[in-house]
This record gives sequence, structure tokens and C-alpha cells, in this order.
Amino acid sequence: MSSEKLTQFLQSRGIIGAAQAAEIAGQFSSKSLARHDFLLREGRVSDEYFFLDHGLLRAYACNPDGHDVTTAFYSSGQVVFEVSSFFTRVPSQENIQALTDCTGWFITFEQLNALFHARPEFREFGRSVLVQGFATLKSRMLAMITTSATERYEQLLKTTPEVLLHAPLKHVASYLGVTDTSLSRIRAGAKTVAPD
Amino acid sequence: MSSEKLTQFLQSRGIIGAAQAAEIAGQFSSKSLARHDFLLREGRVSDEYFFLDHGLLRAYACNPDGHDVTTAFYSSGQVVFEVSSFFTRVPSQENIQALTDCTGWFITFEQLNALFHARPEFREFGRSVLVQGFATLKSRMLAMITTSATERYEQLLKTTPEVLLHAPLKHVASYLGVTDTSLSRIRAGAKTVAPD
DNA sequence: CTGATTTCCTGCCATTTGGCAAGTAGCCAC
DNA sequence: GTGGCTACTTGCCAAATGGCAGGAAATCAG
Repeated sequence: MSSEKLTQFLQSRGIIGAAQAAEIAGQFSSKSLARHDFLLREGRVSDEYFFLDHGLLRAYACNPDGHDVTTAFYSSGQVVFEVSSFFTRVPSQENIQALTDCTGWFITFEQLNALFHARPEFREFGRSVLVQGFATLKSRMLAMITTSATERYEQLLKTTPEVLLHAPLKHVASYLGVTDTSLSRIRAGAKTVAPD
Repeated sequence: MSSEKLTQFLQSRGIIGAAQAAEIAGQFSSKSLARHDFLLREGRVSDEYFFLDHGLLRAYACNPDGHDVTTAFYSSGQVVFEVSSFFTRVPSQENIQALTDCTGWFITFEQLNALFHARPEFREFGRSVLVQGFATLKSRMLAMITTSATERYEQLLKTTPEVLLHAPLKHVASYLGVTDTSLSRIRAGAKTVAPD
């Protein structure tokens, strides 16, 4: 498998040049996941900084009452890991599971730190990844407060339609903060009353 | 003003020792804000990494329709800055305003970077601050999805009651993701029906 | 192929929340 | 003090969402 996408990704923020990107990419190991495989299981420490080349993943947390809540979807071109567990070396409260067969590249926490130490540009790149994740989450939170479930659904449909092709509706529903019943109705066209 | 709280904070994660904490703290400049003053205004780049020694701040974003939405409250002992604007050097979409008179310590982006460069421990500390902010936001998002407005209010009351002493109800309401009308009812004791 | 499971939709109704408006109380500026 | 503004509450009703259950369709395991 070619690591071209990864190399491109490393250059994408204008911090790392082509030559260094290739060198850094060389440190990554390839990894494949079959559908339903786990990248991370609850209770274990997230130790793989995983660049997703192809496929779709879902992160979710389990409520005490048994229901699981989707906390994120990851599509190709993104880095997948549980920030808190990875950097704090604490057991993850989340699972990350493949919704489709996946391929990608990873380095361990140890490797990442060595690279951060050896390559200031990569360190800055890593911070940039973190900051972007932060900004994405903030914007999702704002949308949760200011927009309706219907608008959030339509936004998801517009920005990452591939999620809706591979994730069962209940996973999407908890991600959007509604029940699967409600999401089903939203998809049906928001007819709560006046069915005719 | 003594910088003891700041020095303590720098040591709080077990990464930075007492001597180095004192040296780093020495780089900070003191800053005071009167009630209603702004630490950051929408459209400007967040350039102060501000440790809040005493007081209470609120971050908020303005909707196109005029309503503002509280995105965060900051109480003493926390670092206050807009992550995305600060690190990406992009105009902030948020305002950060003092709810009470505030005192604290800050360094600029430039100073922070110089310190990150010179002191690996402080770099790691800075990452730890970022990661914790990320985790806090994730947990707030989860609460938004899995718990009721009443539960979120009670949680806020339990963990940071000082917010409710100084922030007007509508600010708290948008933070919790409800209208001020609803929050008023929640405070009254959740009697939607059967008033008697 | 076949039975079991999962997914999704939908009807019925309860609950939660919102929108609007009126009214009281408190605060602030002059 | 006085007028005006903001904060908070509350009643009325509408809209959004949830809980539950039944049933059709798709998917999966053997």
C-alpha cells in the first residue's frame, strides 16, 4: 500500500516540507481493520496515532444503562485516536470501531513522542491536529445548542454523506443527539403532524 | 500581587518542578479586568495565554440573529484563551468578558512559543492543558446528549455554583443549551404540569 | 435456504422545551 | 427621585422530541 495520502496529509498545513514528510511517513506502520474490528476498546489505553487512509470508523461511549452514544465518525484523511487516553496514558472510556473495512498507517505514543522530540515541525503539526479537533468539537457543540435536530441532520448529510451510507441509523441518531425514532421521522420529512 | 497560585498551577501536573515553575511564572505579566471588560473581542486574534487568579469570565459567540451563546465559563485557577484563534493566529469568533472584576497573569503567543522552545517540560504542560480542555468539552458534549436540561443544571450547580452567583440566568441558559424561560422553570422546580 | 436478529418506519400518546407576552422586582443613569 | 432598562418569573399554547410497540424489510449466522 502506498503512503501517499499520509505524506500529503503531513504537508497539508504548510508546516512540513515534502522531504521531511516522506521521512516521517516512513516511520508509520500500515494497519488494516475488517468491518466491526476495534481500533480501541474501552478500558485500554489508546496507543495508536492512526491515520485513516481508507474506510470509516465510529467512536462511541457506553452509558451505564446500556445505550451507546456515538461521539465521532472518522472518514479517510483523518487521524484517529482518543486524545485524552492517548496523551494522559489513562484507560479509554470509548471504543473505536470500524464501520467498513479500513486501511491506514499508525505510530505508537512512544514513536510519536520521539518524533515530536526530533522534529519540531512535526511537533507543531501535531499541535495543529489537536487544535483542529478542538475547534471541530466546539463548532459541533455550538450547533447542538443553536440548531434543530433537522438542521444538524441536513448538515451531516451535506458534509459527510458517506457516514449515512455505512452507519446504521441509531448510531447517527445518538451522534446528532436524538433518538433513532426521531431521526427516522426527520428523514421521512419532518411530518410530526398533518400526515394527511 | 503574588503569583503563588500560578506557580502552584504550573506544578499541578507533576511535570514541572518548583524551581522551574517559579522561573516560568516570572515570565508572566499581571493583568486586571474590571467587570464587563473584555479579555478578547470577536474579530481579534487571541494573543494572551491568561491564567485567572481571581474572578469569573464568560466566553460567548454571537449568532447572526443577534442572540449570543455562552460557550464557556472560566473560574479562578483556569487558563483562559481561545484555542483556535490563539494557535492558528486567526480572528476569534468569540468574545471573552469579565463577569466580575478579575486578576491574573498572562504571556503572549510569542512568549509562550519561546518558553515551549526553551523548556520541554512547559511544552508538555501546555499540551496537558490543551488535552484537558479537550476532555472537558467532550464530557460536556456527552452530557448534552445523554442528560436532561434539569440534570445539566444541577450538575453545574454542584460543580461550579459561583457561576450562578454572578452570571445572569440567560447566560447560563445558553450555556446549558436551553432558553432562559426553560431554565427559569427548571429552577422553580420542574413543574411543567400539576402546579397546584 | 432458513430462522433469528437487526434495521427502519410509523402510529399513539406523554414529556420536554420553546415562543410570546404580561407582570414584578431590581438596578442604573441622570 | 424618576424614568428606563434588564433580570427573572409565569401562564398559555405550540412545536419538538421521546417512549413504546407493532410490523415490514434487510441482514446475518448456521
